[in-house]
Amino acid sequence: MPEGHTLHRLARDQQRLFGGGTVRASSPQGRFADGAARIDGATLIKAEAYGKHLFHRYDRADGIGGEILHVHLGLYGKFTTGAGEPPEPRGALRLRLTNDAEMNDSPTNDAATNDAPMKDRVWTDLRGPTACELMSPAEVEVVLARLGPDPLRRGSDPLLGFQRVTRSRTPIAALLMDQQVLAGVGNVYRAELLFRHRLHPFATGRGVPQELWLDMWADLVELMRAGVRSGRIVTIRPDDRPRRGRLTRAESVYVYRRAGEPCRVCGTEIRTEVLVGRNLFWCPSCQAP
DNA sequence: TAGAAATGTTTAG
DNA sequence: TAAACCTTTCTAT
Repeated sequence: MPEGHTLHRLARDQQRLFGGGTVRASSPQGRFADGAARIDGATLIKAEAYGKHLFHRYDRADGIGGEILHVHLGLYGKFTTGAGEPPEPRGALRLRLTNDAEMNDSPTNDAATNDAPMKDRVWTDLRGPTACELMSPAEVEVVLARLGPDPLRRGSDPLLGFQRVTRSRTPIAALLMDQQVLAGVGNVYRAELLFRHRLHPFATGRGVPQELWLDMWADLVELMRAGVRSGRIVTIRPDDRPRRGRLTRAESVYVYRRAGEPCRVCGTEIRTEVLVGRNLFWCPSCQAP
């Protein structure tokens, strides 16, 4: 379930679990066997995300060059993480990483204090990604050059995205999905952002004033940061929540996947239409043209 | 149990 | 514009 918040959360967690340590890597499925062999035994220097792309920078134990792992989950890709001994690999397991608990063992955990616990073993399994590959620094630059500002990265300039928006006759709903306009935004944040700013999805980019764009950016920064913290997308304002307590996924949003149901604000039926191959949802009354 | 749909991107036509 | 990639989850039968 990957929009940008998912990847930034994964990067954060993987940095915490594996960063600074040696990893063991394997590809039980075999499709990434060569790449896994090159990472195996290397030290993870840094895990980080740009938009929906995840990178691991490794230093090899032999000190010869480094490796950069690039992962894009696509629509189906998923990481599963756990502590202790990893389960027997089943199905199409592209990449398994475990920390090297023995090699990471602190020197203080020696025989003299043999009741001191070993560092816990942790593992993470990757299935179904669109991309799982090793890249050179130059290849990474090519990927990053295709990305617009990422609301989850400090120093991102929203006006770089606005430059493309304000020159375009393309519907704003299509522009918001363009990773050159905004890196990390996907179908859920797109629909919800348009609703929160009462913007008709088929309004052209040129019709979006700069001030509105900056408001939308600020909103995205807040929403997506909350998404990193919670691991889910919640866009509904407290006043519009259907009830108190933990919200189901459908209750956490205004319009996404709610076609035919009443708008939470005005009661009008939520509409849906396919736009550039993706399902779009909006309230025809709150988001009038 | 089968089938459809899904928070995405690339490539082919 | 459509298909391909590839896995999980939810719904319908």
